[in-house]
Amino acid sequence: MNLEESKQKFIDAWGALGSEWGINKSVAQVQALLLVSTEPVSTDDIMESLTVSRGNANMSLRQLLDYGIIYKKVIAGDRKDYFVAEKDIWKWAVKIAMMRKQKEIEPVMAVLEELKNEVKKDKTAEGKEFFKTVDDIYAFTDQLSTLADKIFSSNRGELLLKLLKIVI
Amino acid sequence: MNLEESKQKFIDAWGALGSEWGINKSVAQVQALLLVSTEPVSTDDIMESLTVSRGNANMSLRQLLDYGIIYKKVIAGDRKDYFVAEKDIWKWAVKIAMMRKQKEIEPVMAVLEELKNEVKKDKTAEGKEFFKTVDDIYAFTDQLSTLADKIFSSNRGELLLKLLKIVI
DNA sequence: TTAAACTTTCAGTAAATATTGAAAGTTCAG
DNA sequence: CTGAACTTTCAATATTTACTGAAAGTTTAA
Repeated sequence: MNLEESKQKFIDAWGALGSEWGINKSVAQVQALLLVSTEPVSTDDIMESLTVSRGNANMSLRQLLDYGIIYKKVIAGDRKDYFVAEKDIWKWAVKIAMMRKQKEIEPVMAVLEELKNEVKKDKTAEGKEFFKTVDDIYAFTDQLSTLADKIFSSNRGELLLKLLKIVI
Repeated sequence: MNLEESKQKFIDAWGALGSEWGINKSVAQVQALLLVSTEPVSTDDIMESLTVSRGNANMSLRQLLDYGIIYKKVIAGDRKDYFVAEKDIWKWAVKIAMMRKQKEIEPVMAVLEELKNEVKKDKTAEGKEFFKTVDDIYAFTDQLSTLADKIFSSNRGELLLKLLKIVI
């Protein structure tokens, strides 16, 4: 298996993983392609490598730019846009994690808080039980979220992980 | 807003969150319904509460039983199957996390290891760069995975989280 | 036994999601 | 300016995923 085949294998695995976790397959594959490219990549390169349409390539790039995990790169004397990936996993993974926390977890946490407020005055057995169910999920998520913030925010994440590996 | 409406709001939020994270909406909603039910729930109850078909209700229940986060409950003098949710979030969330790790993360990790082996002998600049890309993702995931195991496995997870909240 | 009560399966259908490709929009070299 | 090079948009289409409902399968009370 040569390098090109290995890269393709990586791109495929990455696309599949993305799908399973709610990231569009093409978007994941484009990130993978940029991650394994030594040179900046154009829309045409993507269309060829991944056999996708111009529209798909363009929208995937836009999405990744929005996430802030790829960058536009101007190449002198060329009118095309070129793109490169953020290669530092501690930068891009943190951005993805924080984006998803904000877009998907926080709205649910807001609902859970509303529910707690709606129900906290209900002193029936059923009301108290429902409150506990909601509160348990809220507290659990909040604890994990706090830990995630500590590991992912600031720039001591890697150190922290290595430390935890030793001490706990 | 009464208790029933609050419960419905919880069920809806839970279904939406599930969808965004690759869990079938009905499956998530059935878990939510069982979580907020004080009494064991039958297939017919689910069909009525969530307005879904018998097939859907049955398959969702089966899935949740497979995950090990709901249980069958026999009710004396009743031939129907009844179900109750595992209410301890430290039990059910860990099961979901470990199941997804095993089904979705580990296969990718296996591919990454294969790739590392395929490429490690390639001493071209491009080969070394690709190796580093793969190795970075592998190492990052492995570190987080190890931490997740420590927090989620054994039964000291909650204590550990509280401790970490204080010391880091 | 047997037939009513219940569960499971799965082909057909519906809904959600992703992709295409061509037209419209933008940019810029000459 | 202008038109070639490039990017963006989005209606139409394809693909994937989810759901339904009825038939087949299973269990059990009588």
